[in-house]
Amino acid sequence: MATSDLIANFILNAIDGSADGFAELQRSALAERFSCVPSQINYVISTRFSPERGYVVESRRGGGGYIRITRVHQSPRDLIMHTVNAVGDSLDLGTASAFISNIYETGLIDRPTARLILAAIGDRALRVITPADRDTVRAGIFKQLLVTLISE
Amino acid sequence: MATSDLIANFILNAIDGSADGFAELQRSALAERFSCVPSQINYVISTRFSPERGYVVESRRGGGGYIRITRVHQSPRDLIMHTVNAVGDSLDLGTASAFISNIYETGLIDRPTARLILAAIGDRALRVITPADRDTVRAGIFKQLLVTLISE
DNA sequence: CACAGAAAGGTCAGCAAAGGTCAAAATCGA
DNA sequence: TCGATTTTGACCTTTGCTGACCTTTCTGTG
Repeated sequence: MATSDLIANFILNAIDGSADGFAELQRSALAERFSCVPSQINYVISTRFSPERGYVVESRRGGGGYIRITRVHQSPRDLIMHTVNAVGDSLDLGTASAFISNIYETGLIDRPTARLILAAIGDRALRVITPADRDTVRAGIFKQLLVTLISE
Repeated sequence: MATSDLIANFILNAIDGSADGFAELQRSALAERFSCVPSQINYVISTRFSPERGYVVESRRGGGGYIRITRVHQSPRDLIMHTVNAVGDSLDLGTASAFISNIYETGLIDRPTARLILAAIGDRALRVITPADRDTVRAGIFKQLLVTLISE
């Protein structure tokens, strides 16, 4: 079994065994435990604990730094995940607002939240970005927002 | 947990536990309690109790000197306006999250909304943007979101 | 009152301690 | 074999911690 898989299993166990539903790791300690370079931890996280797979990752550098990995809960997760997967690398505003009103219809978000999301990816917010690049940026923000929605 | 976090928590507790809404500390006594050099107290204050985070810090040198930290509350609308003006054309993530938690403290937004805003302007959402350009984009999105908040 | 110490707190540069990124090299699997 | 996955290391950014040195304020003494 590859080292990366061992590390992933270790993290999964840590999450399952924790009362708070998240694992808090130290990158260098973990790297030492599995005899690998620290950056491999980042590799494992980015390939196996990505937002698309339903995880939220927070971290802090400097002395006393940490990496915290949270598994998001399951109920509205499927709709959101489906949407995340549907988005891809680019997203025009019309499609985005269709997605949003879809989610709004399910009752998962209220109207102010829907407005907020729309504002975050609207052309006015992305004014500083060249129109050609806007759809790409929009996709990134939108997906991150969706994941955040189900990670309370 | 890093020493700086312990000190910050201590100060927060001191403020919360006080009837007057402020904590009055002695720098050297605090340093001794946490076994650190006095200047680390200044470090903690400047990184975690800055004006952007909604604190006012007064101090006095000499015999009987002290450091007084007060949490200030403003009206939500004013705070938003003030924040929009303070943002300018560029905004780093640390400052942004300070602004957000400040607004959260006023009760204008709830925790999920705060998380959502933070997600919209986080590095993960702006992944596709060159780090050099991120602060500019962040400023644009953030200001638009703030404006949306008070136009509901 | 003047003034010399003492007793605070302030600043800043620099080093230490984390985690992040990226692309090349190595390995695996169909 | 050949593309995908894994592993590695060089280099970067952020955050924490320390100590030398500075400024302000208070206190006591002639």
